[in-house]
Amino acid sequence: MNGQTRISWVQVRDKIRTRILDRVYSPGDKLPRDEDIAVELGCARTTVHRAMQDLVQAGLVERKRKGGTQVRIDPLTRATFDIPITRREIEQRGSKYDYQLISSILEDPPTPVLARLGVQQRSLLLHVKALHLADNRPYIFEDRWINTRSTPDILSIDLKCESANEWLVRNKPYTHVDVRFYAINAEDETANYLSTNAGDALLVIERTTWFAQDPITTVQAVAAPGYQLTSLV
Amino acid sequence: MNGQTRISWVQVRDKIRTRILDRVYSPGDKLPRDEDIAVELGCARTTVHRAMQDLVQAGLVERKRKGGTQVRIDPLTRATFDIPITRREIEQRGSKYDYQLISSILEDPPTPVLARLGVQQRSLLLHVKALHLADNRPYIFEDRWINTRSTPDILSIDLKCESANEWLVRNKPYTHVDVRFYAINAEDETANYLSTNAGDALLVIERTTWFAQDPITTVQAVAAPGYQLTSLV
DNA sequence: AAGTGGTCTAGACCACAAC
DNA sequence: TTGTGGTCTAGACCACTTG
Repeated sequence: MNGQTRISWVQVRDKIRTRILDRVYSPGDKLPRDEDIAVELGCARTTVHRAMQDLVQAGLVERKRKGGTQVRIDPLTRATFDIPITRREIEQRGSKYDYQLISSILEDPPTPVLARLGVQQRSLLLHVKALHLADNRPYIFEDRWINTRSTPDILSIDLKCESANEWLVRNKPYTHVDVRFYAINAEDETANYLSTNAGDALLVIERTTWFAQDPITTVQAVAAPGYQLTSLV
Repeated sequence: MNGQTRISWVQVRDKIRTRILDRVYSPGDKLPRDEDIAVELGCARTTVHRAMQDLVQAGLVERKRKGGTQVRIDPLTRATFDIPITRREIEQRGSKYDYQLISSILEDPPTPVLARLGVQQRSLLLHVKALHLADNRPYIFEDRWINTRSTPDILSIDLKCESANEWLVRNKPYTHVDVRFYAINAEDETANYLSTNAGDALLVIERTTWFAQDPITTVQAVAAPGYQLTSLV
């Protein structure tokens, strides 16, 4: 076969997935060896492997050397979310973006913030509060702490013009990130900024980033009422 | 070269990633052709391709035929969440799992539920409410609607013993799922089931599944106060 | 029209885990 | 020990997209 294509890995993946959905291979069942599937479908083993890669990532099957390929017993739902720069998110919805710096103060962080960053030693961090608006309405209230030890440059940035969110994303690459979602009742201050009422349920997207072991920043992005995070298709 | 390995795709990926983080290749920059990188690092082009596959998925670079590989200008944060069966989630935390069926009624769904499922025609759906407990404390309140047209078998299941969550995951494969997160203020009923107070902010994980065009089920999983969803490392 | 990534093949060897 | 998936190579052709 001189490099001739017979069947694509996408087709192979779909064939196998169909068999799993149709219970030809049921949860817990062992699939044939890659080699056998390759022979059956008339393609190279590499192609079957590429297809399996996709099914593993989707959470449909599990593979082990020597153990073979098994249909997962508890298929799980795996959802992926993109968290872009807030400005981009708003502009992509076709809305007008605005930004307001609320405060930017060097101060001693409370213990929970230190815990999020994973540091023991107390040190002054830059505490930045800001508001992102879509079509002149509050969209996200950002409460951020920045490690001035790892990111001294931030002190010379005029955060009234450029948001810390944007500056950091563009200028401070990170190697590791922790993302978590939860709900809070709006406090007076937050409610005020988001033009809503104290006690309203708000979604928080919390992110903390590191470069190697070095903490960079941790942020609570508090979304206005009605905000929904939706998974990629 | 008789199939001899020189460098793994993981090493290639890490080298390129390091260059991006160190701004050897800055945001917006074009990377060398795969072929050139392969020659430089002394490996096959396929190996570079495998490495790039990983960087694309991480959201670090973008690739286009003829256009080459480019470092993303706005690196985005991409977070993946596994949403397992609730029982499994609780047991994996090392807690004792319990389950209570609250109600199971065939009824006419309200319009928002129809919208979630993407159907116009009214028809009776099975409306199931249930509570999942961890160590005897309410953990998740599940408010679910099941399409009896696509899933008639559900009517013969004793939902007092097996949760609809579990039965569906095991017996009803799906081809497409929509996942979304948002926050709500607890209503009296919800607060009651979750042993908390009306008005408390609660995180909702909403999922809707289809098999091809056929809607299967839509569920609001309302988590007890304090619940956090965290991304995979 | 031409350049670059995307994929397929066939064959080899490696690494892990089951037996 | 042995079987299975994981990966690498070299070469070929395909498909998209840019100039």
